[in-house]
Amino acid sequence: MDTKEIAIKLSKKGLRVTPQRIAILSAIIKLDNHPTAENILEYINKEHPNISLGTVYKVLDSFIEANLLNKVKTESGKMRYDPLLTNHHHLYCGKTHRIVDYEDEKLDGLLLEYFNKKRIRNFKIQDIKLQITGTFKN
Amino acid sequence: MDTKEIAIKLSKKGLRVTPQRIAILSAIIKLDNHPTAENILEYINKEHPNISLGTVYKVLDSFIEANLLNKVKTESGKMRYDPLLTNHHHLYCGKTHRIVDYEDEKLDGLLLEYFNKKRIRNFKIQDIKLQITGTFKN
DNA sequence: ATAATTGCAAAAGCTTTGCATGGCC
DNA sequence: GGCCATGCAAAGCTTTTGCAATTAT
Repeated sequence: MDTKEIAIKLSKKGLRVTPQRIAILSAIIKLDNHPTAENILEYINKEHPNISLGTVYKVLDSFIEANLLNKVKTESGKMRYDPLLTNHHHLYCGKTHRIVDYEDEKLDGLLLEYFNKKRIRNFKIQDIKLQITGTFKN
Repeated sequence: MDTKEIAIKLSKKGLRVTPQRIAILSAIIKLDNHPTAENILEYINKEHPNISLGTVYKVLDSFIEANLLNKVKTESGKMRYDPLLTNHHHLYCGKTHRIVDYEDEKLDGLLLEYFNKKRIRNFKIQDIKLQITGTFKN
């Protein structure tokens, strides 16, 4: 995804287009690794040595506000950022702490069906996310 | 659960029995609310005004080490502590931030069966936890 | 006796905030 | 031009750490 496309994405969400925002959103998409704020800063500092960590956080917040990203909570308590907006789950690698998206419509259907039948007392479900922990084999 | 039972629980896990540890473990069980370290301190300070937050954290770590508790990661990044050791999932209330345990063997069976058939490429599953977000109705 | 635990205070992360400067629309 | 975003530094919060004093086994 090139600069122009990113700029359009920002505009469409009513966000001002700045070099910082373009760099940060590009980084998250390119890294494709659910990076932390720190990871993003490291990556963009190669090309934009002047962007500060504070700005990264502020930009990330504005992206979340605008529904361009979601936060992912981790074992360590550090937040990571996920640009995949469609419904999905996560695979957590216990060894490398890699987080990989897991999309599975059939599974979602199964869960939907299950919870349509078996209601939970006094609870209205909005969303179900699976945290699948394990290890990658290669 | 009274003091004696708690003391035995600690001993069995090879942990030294101290008033602090008894107070903290009792508090978590009585509160039954996946409390934070701060919540626990508030609760026990009524009876033990001298226990410090640092000690609470150290004791919680020793409990996790000994498999008496698990950590629960939350939206806000604060850790909460869960004394239920059998396999279970969590209901997250978006309004009150209440976390309630959800045990469902049938669901676990369904998931096991599903992932036995549909393997995930290059990934060995160790555990699956559902994060069910929504709201309580009452 | 001795090895582990506690309390206190300091420090360490990660994230947020304030405010003057600069840049986008 | 006006308002919003940025940079820098400071502050905030939760959690961890260090160490001397105390306590459990």
